[in-house]
Amino acid sequence: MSKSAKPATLADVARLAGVSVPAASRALNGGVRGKQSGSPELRSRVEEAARTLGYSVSPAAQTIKGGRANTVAFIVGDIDDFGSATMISGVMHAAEERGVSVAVRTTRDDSLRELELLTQLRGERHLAVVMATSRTTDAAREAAVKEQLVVLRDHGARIVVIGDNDLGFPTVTVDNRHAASLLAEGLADAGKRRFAIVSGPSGEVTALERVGGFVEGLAERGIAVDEQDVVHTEFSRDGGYRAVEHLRGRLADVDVIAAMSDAMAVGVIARLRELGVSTPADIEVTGFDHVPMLGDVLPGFSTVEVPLERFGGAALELALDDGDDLEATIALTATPIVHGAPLARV
Amino acid sequence: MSKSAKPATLADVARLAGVSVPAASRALNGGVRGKQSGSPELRSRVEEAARTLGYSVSPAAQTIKGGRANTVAFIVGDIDDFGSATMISGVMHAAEERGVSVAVRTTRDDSLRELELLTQLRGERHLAVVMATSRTTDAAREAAVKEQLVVLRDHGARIVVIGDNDLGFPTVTVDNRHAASLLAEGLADAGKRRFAIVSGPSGEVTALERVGGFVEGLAERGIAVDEQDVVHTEFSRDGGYRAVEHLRGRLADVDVIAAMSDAMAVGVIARLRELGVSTPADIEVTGFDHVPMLGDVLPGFSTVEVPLERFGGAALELALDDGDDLEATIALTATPIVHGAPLARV
DNA sequence: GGGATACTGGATAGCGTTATCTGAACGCGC
DNA sequence: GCGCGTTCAGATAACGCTATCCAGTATCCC
Repeated sequence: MSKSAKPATLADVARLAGVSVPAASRALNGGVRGKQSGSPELRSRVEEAARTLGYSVSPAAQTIKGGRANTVAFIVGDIDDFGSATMISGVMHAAEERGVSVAVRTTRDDSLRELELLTQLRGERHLAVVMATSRTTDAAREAAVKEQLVVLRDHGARIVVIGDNDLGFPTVTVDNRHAASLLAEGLADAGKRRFAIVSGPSGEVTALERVGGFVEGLAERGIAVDEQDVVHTEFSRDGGYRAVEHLRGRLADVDVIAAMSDAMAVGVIARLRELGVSTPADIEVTGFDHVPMLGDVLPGFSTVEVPLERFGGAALELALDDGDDLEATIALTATPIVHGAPLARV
Repeated sequence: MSKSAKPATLADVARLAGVSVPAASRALNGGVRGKQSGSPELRSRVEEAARTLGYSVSPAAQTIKGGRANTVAFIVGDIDDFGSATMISGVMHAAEERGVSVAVRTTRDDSLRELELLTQLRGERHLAVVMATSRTTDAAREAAVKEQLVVLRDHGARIVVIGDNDLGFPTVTVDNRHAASLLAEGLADAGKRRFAIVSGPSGEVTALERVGGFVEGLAERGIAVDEQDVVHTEFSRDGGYRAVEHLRGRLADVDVIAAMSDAMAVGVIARLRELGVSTPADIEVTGFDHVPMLGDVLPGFSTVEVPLERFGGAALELALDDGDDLEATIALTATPIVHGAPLARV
């Protein structure tokens, strides 16, 4: 229980070990290039001094000296949604293996905040910036984001974007469209014919891809979806809950309400129950994302397993391992789960 | 699309504005104490230069200069569990309001890593360290953690612990015990008589509190729980799943399986279904924590709503707003939800 | 044994920022 | 009109660290 008011610095370590400060630095860092690590004797003396003093390097000082932090910024819309939390977990795992830390930042799904945040990041000198916020078809917004990202890249940070986009940086994608179409086909093959779709906010790229694929899959089986049976809403439980209102008059004519996220599906189910519609007996509700818990409590639930956990690892791979290939893309595979059974992909 | 290889520094700003570097610093920081902020004219010149160059301060340099980062470390076991994600979300909200950032670190529920991590934190000079990992009754482990925390405190960091503990630092707690007892009473009042309990790892303080309260509540209604009907397992879905095996022979004699977390409850439910036991008809399964989604898909599910989102805010309040009162404690209230209805507390 | 070559470890500098000090200019009261 | 206090902004130093340079010693080969 030392009462020293200040944490030990390298200078303290050096003094205790009786060497110069740079020598101590070299000893602890194992020598940078070549093998300037100092003699074994000096080295162990320094190591012991460090242990004795409970020395821990100051990342701030290293950042300032080296011009770059040993850090990856991970930008998400909001953290307390299942998808983000899972991605963050994945990226932290992957980062740990590479010995870097992750700085998680949220935009609160506010595009103004998103831009401010990106400006702020300039001063933070991260190794890389991973954008995991949702991309839209709003050209002005996307251009503004791109502009910020270009500056960061010019400053030497690697940029990686998660999800389909036109920003022109290395990207991690998942085949939302294809998986959605397979899900639709699977449901059609199970005899379902009349579909309503609960989509995300209009202009949200992921939602567009999923709905597009789903509609394609249905078309493949000769099924059409009426324009008015596609509801746009927030990508959340409450969004799904509210979406049911828009379908209120047509519920009797629908076999399946396909929500484009599990969270929305839950909201739909909750509202349907309130309305006295039983699921899946009267109407089957399907999701997208595969929140693991749901399969346990909703037997036979259909959804698409999106490997969110792997997004982070893939992003770091692009950010840290690759060369300067701006076109680099990692495409992940999503697995449709129809009535509880994962669909074998060919 | 500037092609400057380096981010702008304060020196660049000062040069463009035609002032000295310290003057620029003062202008941008609005003058520290008193109001050494420079003349309005100089000030706006500097601000414009900063805007032009897209300047953003380097937190690393500020940290090194000021001896302290504008940062709170938030230590959790693992991030991809519902509880941690929710707490993190809460702490990030609260931190944002106070203008500090949050550095999330995970221990992967490994007590060795926990100690290493705490040592590492010495170099990082955080304003505060919030421990949100699970506390145990393992005296040696707790002492080791305390030792690390004491050093950090001596170095000037505020320490806050979440959850019941004997570490001797400001603490945020929730009345797990009382809420559990109310839940038990509510279930008993609904006519349930024969209980089995799925608890967390033995020695985990939160699990002990919850089980203790639950058993007390039952005793209040004249119901006893056989020692062998309390199963200790991991605090997770899979833990709950496996716990059912230990109760296998006695399932016919049980009305309620009370799991001490929602995640475990889900695992229990999944396993029971596989065994052909229907819930809640044959056996009712209850949880703890209140994962919001579950109430929607499991109508009438009983659990306890723990205000996880508020933990972070309370922790920051203790860490940043209060004086040096080491005994400071914020006690939050949990709300039992019996068969879907929140229990009014008196 | 002499000169070239390796290696070792110390001295120095510099990263971007802000607290403190210093000097200059200005306004004010008598 | 002179001394005083006040404001303002520049100069300097310092935070903790590591890359670079340099000098000294050990090693080697002929």
